[in-house]
Amino acid sequence: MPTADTILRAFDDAGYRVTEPRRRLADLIGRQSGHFTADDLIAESRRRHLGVGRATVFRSLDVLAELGVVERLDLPSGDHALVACEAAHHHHVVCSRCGRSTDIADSGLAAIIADVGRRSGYQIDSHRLELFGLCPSCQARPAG
Amino acid sequence: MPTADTILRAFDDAGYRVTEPRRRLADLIGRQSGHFTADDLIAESRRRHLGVGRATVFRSLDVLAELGVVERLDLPSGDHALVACEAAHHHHVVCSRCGRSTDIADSGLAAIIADVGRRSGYQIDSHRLELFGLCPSCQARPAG
DNA sequence: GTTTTTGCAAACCATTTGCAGGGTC
DNA sequence: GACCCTGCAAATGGTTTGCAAAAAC
Repeated sequence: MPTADTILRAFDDAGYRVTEPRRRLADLIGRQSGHFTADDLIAESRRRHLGVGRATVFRSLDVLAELGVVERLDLPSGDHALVACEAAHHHHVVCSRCGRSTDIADSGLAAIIADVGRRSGYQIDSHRLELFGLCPSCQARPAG
Repeated sequence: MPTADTILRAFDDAGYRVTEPRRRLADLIGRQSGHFTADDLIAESRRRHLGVGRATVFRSLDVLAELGVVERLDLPSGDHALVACEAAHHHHVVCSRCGRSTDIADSGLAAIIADVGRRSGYQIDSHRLELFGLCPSCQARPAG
């Protein structure tokens, strides 16, 4: 889970300018515990009078998603959300109650993909795996 | 890939009424070769003067998605689409060029999920796996 | 100084909803 | 005949865009 600093460095390293709105946004993202939406950030920016506008939030999230610092999630409910994460190909287990997410390794997935490719004849070049369930602390604290 | 008949039977079996608009929609869906959007169906309904309205398309797709006859897809591009498929839990390989999709079996995925659950401590209760790549015929017909 | 980035507000687009009329069982 | 379903048009909600001013390099 990147900190605000990591996010700013990502902007910088990729040749984007480090601006005040981006600093504030990075901070906002760093504070998110689970998954979040553009709207969450916009609302919080407004609530705390940070002056970061809608457009900036969306534009920055686009960049961050492209840089892999943030990843778009498609929840089982059909809703969309984002999670901050390390840049590198990986997958998530997402808590269906609190939204917290954990990165997971491929642990055997590559073999499955190769197998599917062989059987189906497809030349597979990208994939996505998303797991959903209760995280340890939500299991410990039944019902909500 | 269900035919129009299969789709109508799904409506019927689930206690929904088999109406003229639904007949036409089922036919439209049956004609789709790859993935498609609600808008594709609406446009085609209009083009062919079938008189199936927006609302009906969306409402019916909702039902069909719930029945599992149609499945929502999240493409790597971020776009959304639908595919007609057999009702049962499964996954897809989707052609990144023509959109055609093939169902695949779990072939070992269950073991991976169990493993991830063990390692992460999450109580995993749902998952989604989507694979993307070139289907055999698009491989045979390079560039497009 | 040049180029990127910003905020605002308006534009967009896909999807949803309210409702009165019509079709299905 | 009761209830479900439909089309329409208006409402919605999230995301994008045009633009002139401001900030970064």
